[in-house]
Amino acid sequence: MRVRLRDLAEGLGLSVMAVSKALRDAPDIGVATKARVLAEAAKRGYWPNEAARSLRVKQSGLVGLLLPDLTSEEGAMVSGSLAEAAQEAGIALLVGVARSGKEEAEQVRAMMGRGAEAIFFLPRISTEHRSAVLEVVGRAGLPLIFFKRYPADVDGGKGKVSWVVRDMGGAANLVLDHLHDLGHRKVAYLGGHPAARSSAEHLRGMEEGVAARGMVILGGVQMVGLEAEGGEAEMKKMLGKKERPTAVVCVNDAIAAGASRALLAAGVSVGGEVSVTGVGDGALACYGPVPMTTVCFPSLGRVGFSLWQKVREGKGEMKPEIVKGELVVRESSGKA
Amino acid sequence: MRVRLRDLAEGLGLSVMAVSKALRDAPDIGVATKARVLAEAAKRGYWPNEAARSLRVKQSGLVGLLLPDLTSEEGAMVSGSLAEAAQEAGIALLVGVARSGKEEAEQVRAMMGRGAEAIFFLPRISTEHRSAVLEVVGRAGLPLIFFKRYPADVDGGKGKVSWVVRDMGGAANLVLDHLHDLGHRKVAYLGGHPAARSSAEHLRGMEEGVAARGMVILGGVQMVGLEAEGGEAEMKKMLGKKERPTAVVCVNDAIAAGASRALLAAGVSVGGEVSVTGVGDGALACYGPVPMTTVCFPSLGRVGFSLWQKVREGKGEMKPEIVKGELVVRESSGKA
DNA sequence: CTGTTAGCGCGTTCAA
DNA sequence: TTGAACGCGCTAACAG
Repeated sequence: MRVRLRDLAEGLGLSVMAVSKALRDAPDIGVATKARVLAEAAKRGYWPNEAARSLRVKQSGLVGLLLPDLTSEEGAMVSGSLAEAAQEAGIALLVGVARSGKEEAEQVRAMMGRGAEAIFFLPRISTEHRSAVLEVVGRAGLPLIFFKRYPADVDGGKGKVSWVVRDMGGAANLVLDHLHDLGHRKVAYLGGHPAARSSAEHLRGMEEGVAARGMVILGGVQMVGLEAEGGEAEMKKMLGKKERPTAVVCVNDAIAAGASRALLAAGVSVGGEVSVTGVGDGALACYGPVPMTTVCFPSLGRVGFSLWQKVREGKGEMKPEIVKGELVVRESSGKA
Repeated sequence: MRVRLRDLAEGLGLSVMAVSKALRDAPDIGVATKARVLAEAAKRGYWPNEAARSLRVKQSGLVGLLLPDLTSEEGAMVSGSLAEAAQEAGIALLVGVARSGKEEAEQVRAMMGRGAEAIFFLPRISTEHRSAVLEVVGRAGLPLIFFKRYPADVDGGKGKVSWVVRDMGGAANLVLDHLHDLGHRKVAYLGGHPAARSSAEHLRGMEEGVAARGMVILGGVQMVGLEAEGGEAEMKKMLGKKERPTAVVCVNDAIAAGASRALLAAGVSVGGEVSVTGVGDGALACYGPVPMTTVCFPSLGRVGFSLWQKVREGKGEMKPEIVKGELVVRESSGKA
């Protein structure tokens, strides 16, 4: 069924080595033989057995990506950009989903077993302190690149651990600048759980930015979930209070979409009476309840991949990357 | 660095085979030895080399998924559900993105080289007739499972080619039933390019369903792209015409979201003056411009995976699956 | 330029 | 119950 080097060699009356060299375009092989071999290989539909190859050369050309969910926009964006970058570099991508620490450890072990040369990891949103992945991968001495969320108790770049995260503090300030210009002073905040380092960064950016501009945070909520449902529920509660903010700053687009939906349902015009902002610039920002003012970031997957690629080629350390965002103004924000 | 069977064997004063058997829980190994081996393996952090293993046993426990884009909701849904199903079965998943026939062929060859036991394929939306993937995979005699779109000139189930598609004709009828009950008679249609078999099925369902219920299609558009932008643009054009439909049936949620946005921008209430429906029940259906009446389908990835799994275990053929949808009524549809 | 030898880490086979 | 020999498909290092 499957054609091997030996089959080609026998068919051509050559040695296995000659065929191997011809196919790999080695320097010490005759042009004539090479042509014959290539023709035969094409005719018989040969393709190399990478398992055998990587067993021999101890390089698999394979990396693993571990994430909690591929269907979420977050997961889709990271995996999509990483897959593109890997494909362009001729590196294959193994994808695993894991919803618990136990599954994470299993999946990572499976990836290492298959020869993954690096592990890319988008952690779950969780308050767990130690990550099983960090332990398993660290012990094996494999490069480990975190996306978006990262452990507080590790210093990146030094060893084989690094991360690519968004500059959430900067994102908060971009939004606050914009809202301040529009005349907003009293804002509400819908954030993530501060145990997650990037949520904490966003919160810090908010607190510092608000103080620096003479603004105040009227209602501040830290949610564990980061979905639209949560934003909708929290916004509903907030509408019951007597003092109302003129703007609602959210830590992501989904929460902002949920909050917008709640406001619209209560007959409040979004972008008119109350402004709402998100972070991410995904599908919900463009085609959500209201075209949304948000902060757009470059694809983290690409950045992470080139981080590793440099190390693989022996050029430099894996310095963590804090990616800067850009403000995108749409209709969900307006004058106070 | 990496621990091999031999390292464990030497450390324990056993043969490689004894260790191998102990780790695989073979019947002919002593309980005491097994315990010793397991302890040592755990202590030294052993994990098997799958490349070597699959070279020997000629089974990789690996499948490949090829798609045009992981970041689209379509790609994210298929890959997410396939990844979950594979993970539960202990099968690893190789993911490749490809935007052209040439890239598709390359990626598929790479997957086969790595020992993929089956190829799952979500084709691009295209009007090309012959797929390079079909050719390459078919020649290798590997199982090939299409998602959503499939070749017109192949009969599935017979050989190693099959597919999992949504019952788009049925989806059209679910929606038409609902709209007819609400009193709608004149509907507009925003569909996909009929070269894609599933778009053609939806169109056929529409035409037959409309005729059977004494309804008419006022404006019918087949778009090549299936994104929100297209729906928005087409809806704008439609608003310029003199005769207006009371409902707009769209072939997916993104187009419906775009159409809704155009209607709202023109001051037309969606679900009040004009009803809009989609297909898919994704994020845009729940948190789009208007909570959307749509058709929800089970995850195709899971269905496709179990299709292959049966064959792998030697139980039955790969019969193509036409998955039925369910109507989800939300606010975007109302009385005519 | 071409071929030979050896072995990557594992599992099948069969003998001890 | 355990172990020795052998080979999966490929390539590094050397010899011819």
